Amino acid sequence: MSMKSTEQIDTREAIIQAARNTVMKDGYNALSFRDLAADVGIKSASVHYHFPTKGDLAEAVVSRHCSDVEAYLESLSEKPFDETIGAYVKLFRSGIPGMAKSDNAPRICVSAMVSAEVSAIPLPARAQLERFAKANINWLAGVIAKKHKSFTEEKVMARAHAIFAAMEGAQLISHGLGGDRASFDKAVEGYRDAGLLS
Amino acid sequence: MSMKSTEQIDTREAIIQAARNTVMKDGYNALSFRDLAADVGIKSASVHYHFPTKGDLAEAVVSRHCSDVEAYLESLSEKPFDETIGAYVKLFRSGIPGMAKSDNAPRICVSAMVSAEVSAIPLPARAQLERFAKANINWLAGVIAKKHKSFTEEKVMARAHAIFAAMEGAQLISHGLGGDRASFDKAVEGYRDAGLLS
DNA sequence: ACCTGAACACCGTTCAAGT
DNA sequence: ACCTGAACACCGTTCAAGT
Repeated sequence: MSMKSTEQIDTREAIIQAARNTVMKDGYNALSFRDLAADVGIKSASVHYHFPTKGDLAEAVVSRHCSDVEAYLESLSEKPFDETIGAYVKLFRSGIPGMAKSDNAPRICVSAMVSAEVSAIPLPARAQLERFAKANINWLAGVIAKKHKSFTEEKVMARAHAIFAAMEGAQLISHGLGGDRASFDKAVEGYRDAGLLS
Repeated sequence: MSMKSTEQIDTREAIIQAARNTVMKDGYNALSFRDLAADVGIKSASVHYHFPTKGDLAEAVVSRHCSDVEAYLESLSEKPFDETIGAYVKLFRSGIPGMAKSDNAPRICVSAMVSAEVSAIPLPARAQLERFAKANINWLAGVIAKKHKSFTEEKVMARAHAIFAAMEGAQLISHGLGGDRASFDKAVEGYRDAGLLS
């Protein structure tokens, strides 16, 4: 009867969450094994027991982020179009629901951050980046196709790509300006006005 | 008669260009003073003579990038709308015209990269990020207002924000997927189709 | 004015050693 | 199974010293 204890927090899990939190604020290259170890309450060398290299940790962090977003998106699919798209926009405006934030420093999507720093991560971690993009685009394609029955497959896919990229971009610029929500909202207003989110 | 020699390459200038090249590929946090010094042919400690801290170098790199893009955008303004917007899209698809690339590793806009890593740079460098965003948005606003005379000021600004963010996002995702131009083009197709670029 | 070597506290990684 | 201290070559930064 092997079963993970729920009384004791899982060290591996704690490392992933602490790493994710830092990546969303400061990026993957700014992530330090020594700081991470201090957060979790172990020594730097012990982190390597769970994640042999920093690249392995990158893979786990992006994978976890992707799984969480996938689960959240699935929970939205049954609502009406405008509500669904509104929730999708909010996801990029406010970050993952349920993600713990110990401070109010600006954060962005793990995937946006790591996409910039992609040259620093190994192939398996890059594959998780691809998984995240596909998960978003395919989910959007489903939502769009359900509303616009007359759209060709190509048109649906192009719009799905466009909405995903548009959200990541608005988030990135807002982050660069110190977490400026107004610039995010201004961009979304422009998207809506042009018909990209209809 | 003080006058900068044109026969000898300026060391400070060489540092900025080498740094810019690396930032576009790997990011600011991945930039190493020792590697940079080796590129330029001096020692690591000498780089600090020109840029006391890494943050000072960040400021110079973003500032230079901004100036170059501003100059390029000014050269476009007199052309017809579709051609102007087409050139703007191409700027984000292919990078700065005239920027030397010694290899064909994927690169993105300095501003997109540093926007992700903004927590690592000091205030003066962040101000250059703001300058870049404003330069793009104001230029786009001018182009849009010239075509759509009936648009309100707010509508023009919202669309300008939207187009800028949309380009940065398409570039970021393409970079995360290993410099995948097809995903950039797919997103642009979606933007065009929705009317964002008209 | 511009460059340098040496030192400082940091970084990821490895490894032999502990429990 | 999980953790550790010590060592390695790296990092940005400082500084006294060179020309």
